[in-house]
Amino acid sequence: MFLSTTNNGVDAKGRVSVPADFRAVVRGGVFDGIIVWPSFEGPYLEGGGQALLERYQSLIEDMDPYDEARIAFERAIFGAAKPLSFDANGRVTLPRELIEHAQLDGKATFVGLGSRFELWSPDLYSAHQEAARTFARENKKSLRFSPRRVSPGQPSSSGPSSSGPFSSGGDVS
Amino acid sequence: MFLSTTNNGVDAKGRVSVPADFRAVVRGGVFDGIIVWPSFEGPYLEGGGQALLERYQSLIEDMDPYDEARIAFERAIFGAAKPLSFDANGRVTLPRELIEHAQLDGKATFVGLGSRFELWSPDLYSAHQEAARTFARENKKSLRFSPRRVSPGQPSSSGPSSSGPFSSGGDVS
DNA sequence: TTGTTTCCCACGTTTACCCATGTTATCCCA
DNA sequence: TGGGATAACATGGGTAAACGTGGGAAACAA
Repeated sequence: MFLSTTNNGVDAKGRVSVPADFRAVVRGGVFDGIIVWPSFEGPYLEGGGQALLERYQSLIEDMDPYDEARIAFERAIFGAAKPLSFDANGRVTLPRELIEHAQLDGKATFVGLGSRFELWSPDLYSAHQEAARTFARENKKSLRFSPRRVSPGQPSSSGPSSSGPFSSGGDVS
Repeated sequence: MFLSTTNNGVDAKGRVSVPADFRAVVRGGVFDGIIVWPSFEGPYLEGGGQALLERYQSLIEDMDPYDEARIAFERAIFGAAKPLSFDANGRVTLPRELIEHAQLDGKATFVGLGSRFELWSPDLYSAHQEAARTFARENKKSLRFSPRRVSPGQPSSSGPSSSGPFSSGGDVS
């Protein structure tokens, strides 16, 4: 599983160290590297191992050959995905298009999301985090999990350590 | 597996460099080159390795001999398909009719779509690419993994999916 | 011949590979 | 428990091979 968040440098050649934890996730496959594509949601990149792309492929292959949705997904995902293989030190070289799409400038933030990960410019990511937190706060009611109710009182100690997205007392600053 | 998008030049002789990644996909077959035909969907070309054509052939052979659709497919694909072999530098020479169909003018965009690829005039493609991204964004929910599939998490055992994606692609043999 | 196609060589740029270094984390032993 | 040794990690830079590109000569057809 891709877990946690790591901030690594992007050098003049576009090289960035893939966090060792992430490399361990994809290790063992035929292709020794990661696959990255520009998100069609915003200025960041999505990525994963070979297995992730295979899952997309099997999903797409279940669609009709000339289904308009199928062609669109093929172009949006396969057409934009770049296989990036590790060098001897566990780095990959990001193509210029990807660097530009994510507006990376010397730094890149790897965000583990389980089966895949995202790559952000640190600045954009923190802004995005803040927006996500605001959104979560404003939509708390729809986030309530099924039977388990939290008592309506305020959490007495809004511990700074537990600054998760769902901590209601958390300050945004 | 054909992945990512590459923009290469088409010189006065109609020669175009096939991206090295794409050449690696078809390497190993008896025919050292690619097979290209005009799309019947629009002003672009479709192509793949010999294995792709063999797969189409077996699909078509399952149809009725005098099925109208069969005859149409045979004419549209096999009748128009050109085998283009690589020169010493990995280029192919596009016949004039293909260049005209795709309205190529000095530049050609290779778009990898997994088991096959497309060849576009860069201008024409950028419009379609934007449309595909928008469509994908608006319909991404239909790409959700169905519940019976692999649970979230990287199947570390390099999934047993249909075709070996990163070896020689579309191996139908 | 003339025009077309295939093969060959030559060039600039980019990329991948190799080695070196500082820093952090981990382990082992006192 | 503390401190030193050791390995893992992230990073920087140089070099050689791969890649895309251009042009010309030889083979072929009309």
